[in-house]
Amino acid sequence: MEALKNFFSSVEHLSSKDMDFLLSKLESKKVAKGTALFELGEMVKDIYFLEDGILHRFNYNDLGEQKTLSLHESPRFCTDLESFSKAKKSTESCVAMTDCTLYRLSKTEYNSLVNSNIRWSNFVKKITEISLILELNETKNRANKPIKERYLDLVNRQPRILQNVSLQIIASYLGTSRETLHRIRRSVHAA
Amino acid sequence: MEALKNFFSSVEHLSSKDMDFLLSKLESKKVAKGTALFELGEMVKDIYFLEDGILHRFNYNDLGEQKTLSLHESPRFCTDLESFSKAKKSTESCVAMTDCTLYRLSKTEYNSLVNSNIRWSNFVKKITEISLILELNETKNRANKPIKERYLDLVNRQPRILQNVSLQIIASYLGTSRETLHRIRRSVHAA
DNA sequence: TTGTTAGTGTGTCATCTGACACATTTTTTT
DNA sequence: AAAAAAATGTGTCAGATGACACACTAACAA
Repeated sequence: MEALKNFFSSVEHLSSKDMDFLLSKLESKKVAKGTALFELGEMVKDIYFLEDGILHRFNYNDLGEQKTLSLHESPRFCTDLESFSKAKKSTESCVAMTDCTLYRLSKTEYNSLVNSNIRWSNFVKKITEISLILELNETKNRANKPIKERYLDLVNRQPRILQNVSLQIIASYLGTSRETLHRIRRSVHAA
Repeated sequence: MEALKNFFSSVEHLSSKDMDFLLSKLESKKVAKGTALFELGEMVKDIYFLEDGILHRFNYNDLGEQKTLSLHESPRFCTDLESFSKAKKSTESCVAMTDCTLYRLSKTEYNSLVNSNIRWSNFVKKITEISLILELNETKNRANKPIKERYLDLVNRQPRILQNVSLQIIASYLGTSRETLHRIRRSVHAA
């Protein structure tokens, strides 16, 4: 629960009463490695805060090959916002890559929060902005960089991901083949 | 003004009174090709709606080379949200690639809107979500595709950009060199 | 006109990458 | 333990790309 509290505090200072109110909206949840938080073709009805663990978001291309869209490392929020807020079927799945500790905010609780008063509405708006900007910056940072740099960024910034995710999934995440990632990894370790 | 009204209507149905109220917050503005809407190192104090025209967002890498971050085609909203909402200096510049028709929403008006009542707060939240999700989807769509596909997507989806933006800026946008883009373009036209 | 500059076209070459084939290792199942 | 399946390691090769050099063209200024 520490990571979640820290996250909320970093968004805005909250009285302990406000913090308790906010936490009362969320439900604690532990899931084992391999569990799906949401799945392709279904509507996403929850927002998750990833307190501890790693999540894998992916879909499939024309050839039926699995394509990694993102790898999330705790602490951070996670949902398919497009599916969640527009009530559309999701185009991706999200699966735990490790045992995970999560906090779940249901759509019902989300709506009651957003519609309760303007302060909470603006608080949620801030979190949404922060989370989307984070993901956008991460995505743009990888784009237009050679694969080797993308890999080294991962090594430096998110070593936990390297330790817990298979080579082929990381390769897909970095936009390359498993063979190429293997060669890059070998060349880096040799040096 | 049509594009702006259509955009607002697509977000949520608005009474003509509400629409007028909203429009009264925005200031019409025409700028000539080459005009900067905001610049690297400054704080971004406005949100723009691009009614007509094309915008170029860019910064510079370690070697001092200009790097295109995005090319915006009307109609759409445009700002550096990170700078705007966190009052941080922007890390990029935004310049008109054509003469542009814009509507400007100042930070003052934005704040008064967001804090006026919960309905407007949630309306603005929706627009923020829609705009960020759009940009995220655009970015992810380009990522991990061969350059040729990125170019063809541009040809099919945003031909106006090809007609109004120089080859080297498009090359930078697509994450390649001007020479490579030139060869791709030649091979496409030959076919 | 002339000169200057920015933008674009093109050839060459080293390097990176993807695709394929197959060996080896690790994990899972029986 | 044995068999099967999944994941990873490796060689080869064709094709894509970046870097560099230089020619050509267009736009603009003197």
